Amino acid sequence: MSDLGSVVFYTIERAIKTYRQFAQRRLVAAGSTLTVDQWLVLNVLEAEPGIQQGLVAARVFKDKASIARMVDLLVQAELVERKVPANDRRSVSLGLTRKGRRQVAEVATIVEDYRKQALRGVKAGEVAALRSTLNRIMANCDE
Amino acid sequence: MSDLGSVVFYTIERAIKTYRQFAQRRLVAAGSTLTVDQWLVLNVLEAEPGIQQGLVAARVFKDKASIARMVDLLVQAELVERKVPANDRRSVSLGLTRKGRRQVAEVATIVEDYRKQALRGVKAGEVAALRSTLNRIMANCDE
DNA sequence: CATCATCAATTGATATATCATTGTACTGTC
DNA sequence: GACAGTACAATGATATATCAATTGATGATG
Repeated sequence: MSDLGSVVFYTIERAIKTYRQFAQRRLVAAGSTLTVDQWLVLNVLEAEPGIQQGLVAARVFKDKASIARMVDLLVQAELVERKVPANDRRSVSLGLTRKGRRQVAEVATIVEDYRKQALRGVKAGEVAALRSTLNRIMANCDE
Repeated sequence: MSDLGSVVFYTIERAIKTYRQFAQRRLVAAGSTLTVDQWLVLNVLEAEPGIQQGLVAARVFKDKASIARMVDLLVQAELVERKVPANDRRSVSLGLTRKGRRQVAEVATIVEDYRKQALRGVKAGEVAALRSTLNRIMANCDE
């Protein structure tokens, strides 16, 4: 009963933790000082320039408060800018600085690489099945 | 490329996050003040009384430092005791207090329940496949 | 136009994750 | 028995997760 190996949720947890550590090692090895989460945020900002913080949070499945603090750090690091529009000063719009864009470009291939490696030997059908089972679990957790 | 929906790792991350929030809601709804992680640790201590902190960390796939701090809190809450053996004072042995044992007993059925619900409609074969794919990914991340 | 509801963001408080460093106490070897 | 190495834990520093409460600004309604 208490053997976590028999509880699939802990396999999931262990897997994603293992992957995150792997990803972080790769970033460090490539000389990046970004955390995996910071990279994620930068990536969203590149894809959707001008996006608001709350939306970023939704994109990366994180809390608004977490994003606010991450953006603080990214602004400090001069990778991200906050722009306050004159018409509605609530909805801050976020964007990459030149430095930020450079970092994203540098890191992109590394990320592609390690994602590919983590999936080596995993068939497309297996990925689809994984996704489907996880979606079912998420749906079950909605009640 | 930057659509996280197409990257299976973020599906995994989202799934486990969804499950953890679900689990936490259930604990709160049942009147427990434990976090999911604290419950995990208590559970290990019940299964292996006298275990050392480092081993607990291994059991629950967490860092030793995280466990040290969690145990601090659990000791404060009078759910856990640290016993320092006279012969080797390094290897602190951990155990549940009576209060701790009571909490574990109270929470156990709730946990069983929500685990079951989260897997509702998921066939045994799907769970096995999930596990197998995740194991492959973890193996790929070892290099 | 004054108040109220709402929404975006910030901040506070607490818990956890991770790495690096330090401390403390054994253990083995010579 | 002194010394080096090692094992376990504690602590510091920083980043993230989460909930609650607050602030600041806008829009809606009476």
